[in-house]
Amino acid sequence: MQLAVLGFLYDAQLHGYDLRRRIAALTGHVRPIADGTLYPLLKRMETAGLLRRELQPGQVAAPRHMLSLTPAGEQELLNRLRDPDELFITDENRWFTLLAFLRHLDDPAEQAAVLRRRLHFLTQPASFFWDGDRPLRAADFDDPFRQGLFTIATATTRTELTWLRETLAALESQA
Amino acid sequence: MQLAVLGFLYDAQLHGYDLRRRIAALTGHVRPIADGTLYPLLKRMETAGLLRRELQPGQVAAPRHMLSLTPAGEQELLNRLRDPDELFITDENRWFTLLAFLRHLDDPAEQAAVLRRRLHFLTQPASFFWDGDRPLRAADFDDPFRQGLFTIATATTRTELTWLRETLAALESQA
DNA sequence: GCAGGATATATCGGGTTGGAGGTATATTCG
DNA sequence: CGAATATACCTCCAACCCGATATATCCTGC
Repeated sequence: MQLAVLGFLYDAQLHGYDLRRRIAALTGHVRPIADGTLYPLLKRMETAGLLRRELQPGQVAAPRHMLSLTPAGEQELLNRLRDPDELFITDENRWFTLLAFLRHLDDPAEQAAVLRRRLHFLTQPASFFWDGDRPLRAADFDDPFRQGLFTIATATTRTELTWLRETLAALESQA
Repeated sequence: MQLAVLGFLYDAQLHGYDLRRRIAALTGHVRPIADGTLYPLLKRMETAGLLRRELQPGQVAAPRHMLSLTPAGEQELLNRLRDPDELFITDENRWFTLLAFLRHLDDPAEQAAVLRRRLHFLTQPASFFWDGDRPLRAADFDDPFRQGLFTIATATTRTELTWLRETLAALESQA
């Protein structure tokens, strides 16, 4: 969630409530971020020197705490966007959030580097898709639900790989 | 993670180390469950009466704590498989884990009910895919990475929907 | 004039997670 | 024989997350 906060505040000054709405919209309003998550997070980030707040008298309702990133906060976002650990598949949302803010790395070559890392990560033989050297097939699972899980996982990965290769080609022709 | 533990122990007696391996293999060995997560979890689950352990003298190495579900533990798994809250998209792994153990609900009609709930959930207009009544298109986003995020999200959903409809048809013809 | 909803922020408790570190035994290979 | 590796379990700690609960303001409709 830190990543989303950093991403949204990178070029805009927002208050907590607005942030909450935007984070919810980022992946659909299915599971909005809870107040008990957001406000303590903001406080932690402020203590850590990543953001500062400016109290603004209430115009619409209660007074707003306008939030903006400190230089350290901006640096933190850029570091995270470049951090190889951020793109693990196990937490899809993490990768999606990163993708949503990748434009903040404004050098196309750097953006391409992140995508290439993701590409490398996805094509690496992980044991869910490989049995040693042999790629697994859905037929290798006897249970239809395990088969489905495998089917969905591989189809998803294939879709993303296609997109990654196309986007990379576009970025590289641009550079 | 509780769900995975319950799922694996439903019809097999395992020790912690084995459980750790199986959970890691479930979604690829990318992010194996940490010891600091697993062992405290097992202890909590034992305290909660969901599982019991039986000490077995070491055959291969250190003595093993063989784990098995109590009747309450078995019931807990079945409850979770039926729980509508378990299939939120925000935590893909949660849904995948559930899918992997859906066979434990051995009535095809009940399995179908879970899939139908997921289907309903995915087709519900969420604001990531819809702008009010109008379905969003990739072209609605100016940033190529947001476009990509949207493309991948929709393609993934479409893939899963196709699979859900096929699997449901198969289950219903079977019943 | 007041009830209800949207705006806006906050705390508390309990559960969950991962990283770092520690202990001990059995096998395998040089 | 000794080192490395795999097996097997454990604890502490800091961070994190959510639900419940609380407070206060502004606007709209009745």
